Amino acid sequence: MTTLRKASSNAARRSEASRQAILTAAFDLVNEVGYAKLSIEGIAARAGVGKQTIYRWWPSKGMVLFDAFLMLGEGSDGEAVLPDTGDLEADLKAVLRATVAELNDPRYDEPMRALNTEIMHDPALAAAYAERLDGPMKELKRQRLRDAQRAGQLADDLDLDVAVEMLWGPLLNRWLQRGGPLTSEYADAVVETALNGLRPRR
Amino acid sequence: MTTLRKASSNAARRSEASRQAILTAAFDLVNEVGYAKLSIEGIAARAGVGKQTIYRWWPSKGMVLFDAFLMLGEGSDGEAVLPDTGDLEADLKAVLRATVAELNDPRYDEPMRALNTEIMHDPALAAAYAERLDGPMKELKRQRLRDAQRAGQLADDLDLDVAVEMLWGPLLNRWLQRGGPLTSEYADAVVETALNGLRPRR
Amino acid sequence: MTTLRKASSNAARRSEASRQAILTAAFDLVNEVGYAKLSIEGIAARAGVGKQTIYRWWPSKGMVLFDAFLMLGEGSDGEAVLPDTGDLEADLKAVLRATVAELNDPRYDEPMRALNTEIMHDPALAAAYAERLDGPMKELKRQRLRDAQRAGQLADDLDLDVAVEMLWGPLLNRWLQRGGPLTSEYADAVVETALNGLRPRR
Amino acid sequence: MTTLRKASSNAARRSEASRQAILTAAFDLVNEVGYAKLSIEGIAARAGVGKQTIYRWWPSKGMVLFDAFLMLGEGSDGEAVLPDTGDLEADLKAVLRATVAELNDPRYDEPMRALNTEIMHDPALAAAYAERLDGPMKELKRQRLRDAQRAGQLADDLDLDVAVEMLWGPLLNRWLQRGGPLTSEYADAVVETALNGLRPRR
DNA sequence: TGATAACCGAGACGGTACGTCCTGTCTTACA
DNA sequence: TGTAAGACAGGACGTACCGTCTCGGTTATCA
Repeated sequence: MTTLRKASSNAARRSEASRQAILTAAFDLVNEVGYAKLSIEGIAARAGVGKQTIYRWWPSKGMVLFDAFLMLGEGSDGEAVLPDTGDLEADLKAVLRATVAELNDPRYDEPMRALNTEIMHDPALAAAYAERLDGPMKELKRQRLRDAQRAGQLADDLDLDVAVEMLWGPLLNRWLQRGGPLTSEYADAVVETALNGLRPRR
Repeated sequence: MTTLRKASSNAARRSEASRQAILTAAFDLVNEVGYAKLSIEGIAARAGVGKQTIYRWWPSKGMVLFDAFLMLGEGSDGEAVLPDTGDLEADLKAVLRATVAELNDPRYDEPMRALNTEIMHDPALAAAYAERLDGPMKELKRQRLRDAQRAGQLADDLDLDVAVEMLWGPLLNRWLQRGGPLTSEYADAVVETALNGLRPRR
Repeated sequence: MTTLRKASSNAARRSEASRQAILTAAFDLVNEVGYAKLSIEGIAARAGVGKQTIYRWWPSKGMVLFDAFLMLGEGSDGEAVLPDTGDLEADLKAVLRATVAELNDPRYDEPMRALNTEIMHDPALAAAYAERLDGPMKELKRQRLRDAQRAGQLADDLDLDVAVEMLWGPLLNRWLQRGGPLTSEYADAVVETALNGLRPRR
Repeated sequence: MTTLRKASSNAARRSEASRQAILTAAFDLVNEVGYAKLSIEGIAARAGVGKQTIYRWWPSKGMVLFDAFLMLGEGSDGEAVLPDTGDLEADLKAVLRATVAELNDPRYDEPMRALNTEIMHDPALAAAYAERLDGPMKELKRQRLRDAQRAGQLADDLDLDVAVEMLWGPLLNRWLQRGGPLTSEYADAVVETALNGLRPRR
C-alpha cells in the first residue's frame, strides 16, 4: 500500500496535518453552529487552512463530514464484536440501549444529523456510508444474529438483513424524526416485540 | 370560530391566491431543482410573489414545505381508513406495498426528502409534522392493529406504537439512507417477520 | 380663499391634523435619522398616519420636506424686512452673520441639506422652492440693495440679482460642500470684498 | 512607494480591470438612470462584477462616484494652468464661461449633481473632494489671481480664497439650485461685478 | 544541487441567496 | 370620501458563502 502511494502520484504530497485539522474542525463546528450554518469557509478558517485545500481533496461538504466520522472510529477498529453471553434478548437490549445512548449524546447528535442529511440527498455519499461506516456495523449485528440462529434461538428462515433493520430501524427513525422519546425502555420494548413478533404466541 | 375571525384582524387580509401559489411553487420547485437548490427567492419568483409575503407568513423554508404537503392532503381528508379484509397479513402487505410505491414515486421523492431534512434539524417543525401529518396517519395504522388485536390476531400486551414503528421504520430508513432496494418483496418480508417475530415459532 | 377651498372639491375633507403631524414628523425625523434614512414609511409611522395619506397629498418626499419648511415660516410671515440703519456694510454683515448662524444651527442643518438635495434632482421642486421660499427672501435682499442703490451707495448699473448671489452664493456653497469654516469673519470678508470689488480702489 | 506596495499585501491582488469597469459603469449609469435610481446592484451588474467587489474596496456609493471623477481627470493631469493673457477680466470671463459650459454639459450634469449630493451628506467624502478634486482646481484659480495681484491688478489685501468663492460660488449655486439661467452672459456679469465691486467706483 | 512541480495559506473574484427595509399600489373597516 | 392600518409585488440593501482563480512561499522528487 505504501509503495502504491506513489502510483496515485499527487496524493503523496498531501498534508496529513491539514487533513486532520479539517476533519476535526468540521466535526467540532457542526456541533457548535449546527448543520445549517456549517460552511466550507468556516471549516477552512477554523482549521487554519486555505479553502482550496478542502476543495482539492473532498468533493462535497458531506464527504468531509463522512471522513470526520471515519477518523473518529479509526482507533477502535481492530476486531470489534457484539456481546454474546448466550442470552440473546439481554445482549440485544444492551446493544440497543447503547445505540440509544449514543443517539442521545449531545456531542454526536448534530454531527450525525448532518451526516444523515447529506446522505439523504447524495447517493454517492450514501453508498460510501453503506460501505465504510454502516456496512461493518451491520455485519457485526448480522453476525450476532447468525450465531443465535445457529444456536436455534432464531428462526431458521429468518432474513438477517430484515431482522437487523427491524431492530434498529425504529430507533433510527424516532431519532431522525423526533417521533417520540428515545429511551432504554423503548429499546427494550423493540427487542421484546421483535423477538416475539406481533402475533400472540401459541 | 368563523365569527371570531375578525378578532385576529390582520390575518384576515391574507391573500389566499398568494398562499396557494407559494405552496405550489415550493412543491414543484423542490422536485425540479432539488432540496439543495431550493431557495425562498426561487419560490417567490416562481409564485410571482414578493419575498416578504413568504417571510411574513412562514417562519422557515421547512414550514413552507410542510404546508405544501398539508395542502396536498387537504382534499382527501374525510374519514380515510386502512383496509380491513379480516386477513391482517394481507392487509398490512398491501399497505406497506403502497408505502413503498409512494416512497419510490419520483414526484414525491425529493419533496419528502426535503421535508424530512428540515424536520431533522427543526424540533418545532418535527412537532408540527408529528401532530398534523404523521399523527393522523399513525392513528389509522394503530386503529387497524387495534382491531386485529381485539380479534385476537395480535398479542394482547402488544404496544401498538412499537408495532407501528417496527413495521414502517425499516421502510422509512431504507428510503432515507438508501440502505438497500425498497421493493414490494421487502415490504412483504418485513410484515411476515414482524408478525412472526425473530424467534422460531415452536 | 376659504370660500374657494370647496371649489377644488376633494381637498375640503383633508385632515388638517394629519397634514401637520406629517410635516412635523418629516422635519423631526430628517434631523434625527438623516436624509439617507428618511422614509415615507417612517414619516407615516411617526405621524401616526397611513402611508396612503402621504401619497394622496404629496407627489414626492421632497415636497413633504418643502411643505414642512413652509409650515415653519408660516407664523412669521407678515411684512418682514431687512435692517436698514443707513450703514449698508454693517447691515449686510449683520444679515450674512445671521445666515451663517442659521446654516450652522444643528436643528436646521440636516433638514436644509435634505431639502437642497431634493431640489438638486427635482426641477419641479426647485421651481416651487424658487417661487415660495427663496423668492420672497431674495426679494427682501434685492429690496435692501435697491434702497442702497437709490441712496447712491451702490453702482447705478448694478444687477441686483448678481449682487445678491455674489453675497450669499459663497456662504451657501461653503455650507453645502463644507468647503471651509463658515464663520462670522468669513461673512464679513465676503461683504467687504463684494462691496469694494477685487480690484484695487484707485 | 512602489517598493512598499508589497507591504500592504492584500491590495496588491486587486483587480485593476474590475476597478475600471466599476468606475466606468458608475459614471455611465448615473447619467442614464439618474442619481435616485443609481444602485450598487446596478453598478455591479453593469460592470460584470460581484457586489462584494464594490463593498470590498469602497466605503460608500459616493466614494465610487468620487473615484469615477478622479479617473476621468487622470489623463490630463500634468501641469494644467489657467490662461494668462495679461487681461485679467477677459481671462476670468473665459474660464467662467468654460465652467458654465461644463455645468450645462448633459454628460456631466447628473454625475456632478450626484457627487455633490453625496458630498452634501458625507463629511469624509467632502474632505476627499476638497483635497483631491476641488483643491487642485482652486489652487489654479488662486494662482491666476495671485499673479494678477502681483501685477497690481487686484487689491493688495485681497483674500484670494474669498475672491475665488465670490467668482465661482454664484455659478455653482445657480446650477445646484437651478436658481436662474446659467449663461455666458451671467458669467460675464459675475466677473465684472466682482472685479468692480457693488459700490460705485470713484 | 538546482529545477520544477505539486501543495499550501491566503484571499480576491463573479455569483447566488439571504433576510430586511422601503416603495408605491391596493384593500379593508371605520368614521 | 378620507383615513389608519397594513398586505401586496417588487427591488435594493449589505452580508455570507459558493466554487474558481491567482499569488507567493514551502517542500520533496527528479535531472
